Amino acid sequence: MASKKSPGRPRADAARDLRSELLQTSRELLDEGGSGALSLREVARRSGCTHQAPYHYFADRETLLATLVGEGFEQLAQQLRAANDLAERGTVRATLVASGQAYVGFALSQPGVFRIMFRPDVCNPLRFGQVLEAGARARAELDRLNRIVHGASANEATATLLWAHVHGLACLLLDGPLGVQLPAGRQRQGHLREVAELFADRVSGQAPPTN
Amino acid sequence: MASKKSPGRPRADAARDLRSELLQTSRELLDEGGSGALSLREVARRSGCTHQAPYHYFADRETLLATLVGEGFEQLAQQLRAANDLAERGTVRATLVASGQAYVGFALSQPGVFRIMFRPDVCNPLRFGQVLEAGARARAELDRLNRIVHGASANEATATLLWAHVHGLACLLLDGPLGVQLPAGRQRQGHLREVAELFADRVSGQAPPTN
DNA sequence: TGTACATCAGTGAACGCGCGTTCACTGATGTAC
DNA sequence: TGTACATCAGTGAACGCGCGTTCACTGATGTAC
Repeated sequence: MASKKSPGRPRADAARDLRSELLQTSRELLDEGGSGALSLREVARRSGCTHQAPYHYFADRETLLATLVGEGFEQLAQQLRAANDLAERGTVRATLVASGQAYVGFALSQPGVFRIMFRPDVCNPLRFGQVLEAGARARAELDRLNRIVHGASANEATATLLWAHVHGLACLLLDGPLGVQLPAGRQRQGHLREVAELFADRVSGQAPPTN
Repeated sequence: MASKKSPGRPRADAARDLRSELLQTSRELLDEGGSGALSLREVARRSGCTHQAPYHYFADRETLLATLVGEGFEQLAQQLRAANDLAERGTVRATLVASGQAYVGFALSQPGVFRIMFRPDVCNPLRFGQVLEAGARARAELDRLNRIVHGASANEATATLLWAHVHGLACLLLDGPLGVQLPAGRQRQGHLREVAELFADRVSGQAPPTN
């Protein structure tokens, strides 16, 4: 389709790729104030165009959100795949740590998008095939990790447990429940690593009892 | 203060306790569509009063949200306390299961409130002392559980891990990441129990390795 | 018992604002012939 | 090389709506004396 010749301007010369800029601005708005803070008008304002320009790239507000969510799942799936591929050469524990870090790292790098990825009331995946497919790819990597970790005893419950573990870690680090404000920067990294180590020990069932 | 005598109508006869009704309606709106779906006007509409009436009970929109969040933390702390009290008579594992169920049970019973309890951008605890205090009480119960489970080796990292575990479980069951739609009703309860058992085994360090 | 007064629990109209979206338009850039 | 035409990438004005909040008001209910 990209090679289809037709009259008119062929390609955005991208001296300024407004579409990408709109998406990036949207991510920032989501990071700052959640989906409620993302209005097409504010996106346009910050991107330095009229409030009508976004309609050239996205049919409506939900389509813009769906684009972000779809790309988010795609990226998450890709990073989980890379981590899981470690299993071919490394230990189960190393794979676990890598996958955990990939998941949490994604959440921390795109908190705004991450928060709406699992909220069908914000972006209904059924309206957008791409979102559904990308989500399934990420889910498949989780199932793969589940089999790597639990082998023959892997089932729905072990998958959910694994998911809960790493998803909970991400939620914690993002929103700091009950005033648990994690330190920023290096201290945070250190704390995260410490927790990730414990996480891997526990999930792989190799930790000594602590009580 | 309740016994202070002053002119005027003494007590709302509560043939219709509008304040409570407004709070309950607000919880329902939060459950349905998140904080973005809660407008004072919609609350009033559903509660069958004019859109001005809520201002008699709540200074503004955020004060209403803060009231819900404060009550939420209060309830959560209370339920965790009851669960932790089991430690005096039961096993560590039984206490863990009870606390986990209390936490997740609360989240499932008040999903809308639960989701905003950890979002300072929706309700800023610093503006509301009551919220801060109730949150601290819940946090204290978590720390107590941490000491029960990990004894002398309890520290910040073990507390975070514990929290991540149960908080992640709650997030999962609420929002069903990646299309993991849990079955409703009895099947869901069964699945939840199965996962909770694994959770308790892992956290108490008594699970046999599964790989 | 009567009456003045204070408060409670709202009502109802109006404000200004930001929003999503529709509509009609414009200039620049490319292709066809 | 010229010109007609199609498309791209927007612009700009306008719409109707729901919102939070302010303001002035009302009737019922209680207390003080």
